[in-house]
Amino acid sequence: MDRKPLTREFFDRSVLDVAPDLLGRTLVRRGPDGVVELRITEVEAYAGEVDPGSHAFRGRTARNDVMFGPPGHAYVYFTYGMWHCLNLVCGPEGRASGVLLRAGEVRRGAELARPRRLSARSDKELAKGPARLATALAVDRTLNGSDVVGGTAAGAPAADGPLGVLRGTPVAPDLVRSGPRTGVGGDGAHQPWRFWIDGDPTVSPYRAHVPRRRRS
DNA sequence: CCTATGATGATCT
DNA sequence: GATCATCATAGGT
Repeated sequence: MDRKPLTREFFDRSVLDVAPDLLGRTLVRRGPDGVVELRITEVEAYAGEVDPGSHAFRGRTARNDVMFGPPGHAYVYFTYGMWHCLNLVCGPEGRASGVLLRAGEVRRGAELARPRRLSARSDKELAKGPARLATALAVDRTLNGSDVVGGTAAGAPAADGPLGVLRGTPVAPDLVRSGPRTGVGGDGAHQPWRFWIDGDPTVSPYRAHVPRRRRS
């Protein structure tokens, strides 16, 4: 496996090119108690201000500020009062596009991930879903804006930072599948911007968007 | 396997 | 006040 970090240039492309190209790559989380690594198996692309499904659709706010910045940084948001989700900002700077990391196969540090994911019935479920992935990797908003590439004066080097993406073994293109994004409704619902590795047991089940009615 | 629902709080209108 | 890029659990098939 190729353990060189991905470059800034890798992320400084259209999000629709970057998203499928992340499948099979290695995400590294260097936490205070050790290192967890996973192989990325499922992602979704969010195309900035032109995408009704994107947090950036209604312009720049305090929450989505990182998406408008340079590519190769983590955008972490908190949702449903309980969960965190991890995105990687893509280029060009200012487009506010990003890739949501939806699932992965934990390949190192499972002994650290298991106690964070007590409801997982097997290791295949440790990172089977975007909030599960963030939980397994101990990702929260303190990592929002962190550089996953390094190489800039402001950013920590990827060899030492809390998050990094290694080249790994890119998945063969004929194993990449695509379809509608999970949980996205409205005008962005039909875009086939979810990408996953065909047949991989760690990919999360698809769930269509369901508007919730207020309880009586 | 499936569908329904409560949890819980930041964010935005 | 409504929504939300979700998950765990309960109960039916």
